[in-house]
Amino acid sequence: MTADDRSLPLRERKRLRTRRAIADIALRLFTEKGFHATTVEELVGEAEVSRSTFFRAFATKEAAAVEAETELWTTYLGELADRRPSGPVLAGLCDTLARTAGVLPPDWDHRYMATRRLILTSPALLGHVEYQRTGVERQVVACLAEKLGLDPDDLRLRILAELATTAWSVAARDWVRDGGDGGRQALTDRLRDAFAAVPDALNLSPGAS
Amino acid sequence: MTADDRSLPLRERKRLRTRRAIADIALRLFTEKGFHATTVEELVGEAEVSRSTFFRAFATKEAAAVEAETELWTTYLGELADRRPSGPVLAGLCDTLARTAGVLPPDWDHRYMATRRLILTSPALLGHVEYQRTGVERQVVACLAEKLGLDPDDLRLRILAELATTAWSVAARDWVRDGGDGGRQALTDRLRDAFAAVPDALNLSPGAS
DNA sequence: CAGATTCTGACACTCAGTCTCAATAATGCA
DNA sequence: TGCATTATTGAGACTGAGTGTCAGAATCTG
Repeated sequence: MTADDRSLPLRERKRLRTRRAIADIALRLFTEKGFHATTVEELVGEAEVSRSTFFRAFATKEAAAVEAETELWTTYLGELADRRPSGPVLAGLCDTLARTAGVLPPDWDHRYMATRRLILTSPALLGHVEYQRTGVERQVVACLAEKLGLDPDDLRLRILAELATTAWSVAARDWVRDGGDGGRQALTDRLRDAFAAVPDALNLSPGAS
Repeated sequence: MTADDRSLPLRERKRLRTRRAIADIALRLFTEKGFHATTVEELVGEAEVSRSTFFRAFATKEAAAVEAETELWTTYLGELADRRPSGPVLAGLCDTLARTAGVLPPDWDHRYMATRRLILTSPALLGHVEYQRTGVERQVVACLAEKLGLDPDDLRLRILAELATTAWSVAARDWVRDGGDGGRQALTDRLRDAFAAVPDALNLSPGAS
């Protein structure tokens, strides 16, 4: 899947290299000047590709900004598909997310943190990742329904898929806020904490802290 | 809050009437021709207002399409703010949503169903409502944190806020699919079912249907 | 009715995203 | 290696959403 994979045809390698180059430059420019203030025109100038090439690599300006986020969820869905169901489903999703965090490439940390920080500054980006998230959840539900032999409309599956992404979201938010201190281990620790908080949340009542 | 409220100054009444007229025509045109295929130009022609007026009433084309959805969440936040915390928080959120469904104006049903159907046809609209949803959840967390004297970053609050909107979402999806049969009562029944499914979801394991 | 305030419409402008077409680069096969 | 096939690129024109300005009209206050 990487641009240096010699097994891939040259055409494909070039395409992936261009895509990666654009995403890197996009993240840098958006961080420096702001997402809204940076035009696609400037971006493609810096990347030395044409507008056409940009929009062939990414459907929207937003998509170029959140490439690291996309990698995360693509990997998550891949890991989930490979997995055999055993034990409580929610725990399984927690493990899958932890495994995902372990499998992502080393340079992903920095890109993801930059992306998340960027998202905090731009409604358009938040909108884009939230939209992306619903797509991921839909696929998780479909995958689980298939494996467990359940109706894809089962209320419980949707609740589980949503809880998993929420737990990630909360864990990642705090991890990013602390500058990624403690690396992937810290991230997975926070993730387990977030999943552990779910039963507590259901029992939460006023007065009982 | 309605355009016919005589206690409001004339200016305000006109503004609300215009807003409502635009939203109604938008929903009709988008349903007839498709969201993407309908331009703002056509819309304002039909509504007999200028482009400027349109964008003063609604920040984006999407916002005009999902006005009924916006009414729902605005009402929800209002009901939540009025409420005193008692008993389990999740049950409280369920009650608040049920109450919200009861408080919305009679013509809301049709507009909401048309809106939800429209959303299924357009990624841009789905993105918009999902973005809107995160804003609502953020406000719910802030409101609950205030009332319960908890940290707004408390993991459990975010989980609860998310579960509530998920439960609504699932309940409304099925209700809309069945054409709103059974009216508001059917909607609140489905809502209670969805909330009831939450503990089941947590215990879900392969094999146990 | 007069003056202050707010709303409206008209118009020009920027920029994202789409489409077409000709030139170029990679591939597969003789 | 040479050649036909196929995918990729860059250039440029086009649509449409969203913004800013400004003059004039409608509403509000006294």
